[in-house]
Amino acid sequence: MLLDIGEVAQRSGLAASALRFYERKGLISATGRNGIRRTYEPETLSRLALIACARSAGFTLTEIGRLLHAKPSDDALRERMAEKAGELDDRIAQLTRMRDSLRHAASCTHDPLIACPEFKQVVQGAE
Amino acid sequence: MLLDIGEVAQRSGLAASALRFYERKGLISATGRNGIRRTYEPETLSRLALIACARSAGFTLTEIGRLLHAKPSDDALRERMAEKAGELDDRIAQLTRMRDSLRHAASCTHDPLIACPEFKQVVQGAE
DNA sequence: CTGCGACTTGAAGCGCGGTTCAAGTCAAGG
DNA sequence: CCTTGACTTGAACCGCGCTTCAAGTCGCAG
Repeated sequence: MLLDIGEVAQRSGLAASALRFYERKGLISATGRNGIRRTYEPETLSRLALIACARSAGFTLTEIGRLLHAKPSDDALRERMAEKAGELDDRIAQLTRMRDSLRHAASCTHDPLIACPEFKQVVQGAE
Repeated sequence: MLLDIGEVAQRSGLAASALRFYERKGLISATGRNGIRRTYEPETLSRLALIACARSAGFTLTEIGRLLHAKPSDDALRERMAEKAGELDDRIAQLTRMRDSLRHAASCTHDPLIACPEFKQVVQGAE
């Protein structure tokens, strides 16, 4: 039922040191101790999955901490989330351009590669 | 014609210290000196724009250095670029899910906000 | 010619997101 | 009971991408 830190580390793909680090930051918490050892509820794993997801979306650990503790009444946070969504729109557009340019660059023949005009186009879109 | 570091900094939006840092890393170079001061060709600005773009696509400065000096004969690099394009595909998909979840979370009423099942869906897609 | 201020250098410092280390604790198995 | 080895702690360290600092050098306006 309860997991120890080694199991959580293995199942989440994070290092035990990272889990302790997250705990200090308030992102997760051990629900008890077996002697001196932390014990975790299985739900911790989905919480960690959410954290990993948010991180890869560009949230800092501090921001994620706020997200995790947020109440629906927190209008300031809602605003930040909406703003973040807008930023993601821009970011997605830019990554898409970059991806297309990369795919082209991987098979064009300019020397040096960055001399390729198609590759350079990506920069224009980003201004 | 030639720009000094202050002008390049202002026009590129980077700090002068960052430009010197990039030079040490081999990403840019001053084409000459006016006394002790660096002088830059105007093309440096587009090079910097390219660097900014690549950075925002997730390349490290070291990777960008390799990109900037790459010859079309560098097949290993082409392979890395193709691989990177694949990574960007995944990244774009995930950011898109995250954006949608954020937009939803910004207007849903679960308490705490992360309890929202729709919000949690984003994690599933990322597994 | 003199002074100001923008440049130069190398080295140290910073914020982030952790990892690594040393020293110690303890639960479980033989 | 004793060993083993996974855990505990705090503190120091790391790589990245810069910034800041101290001390010094110059070009140019007055």
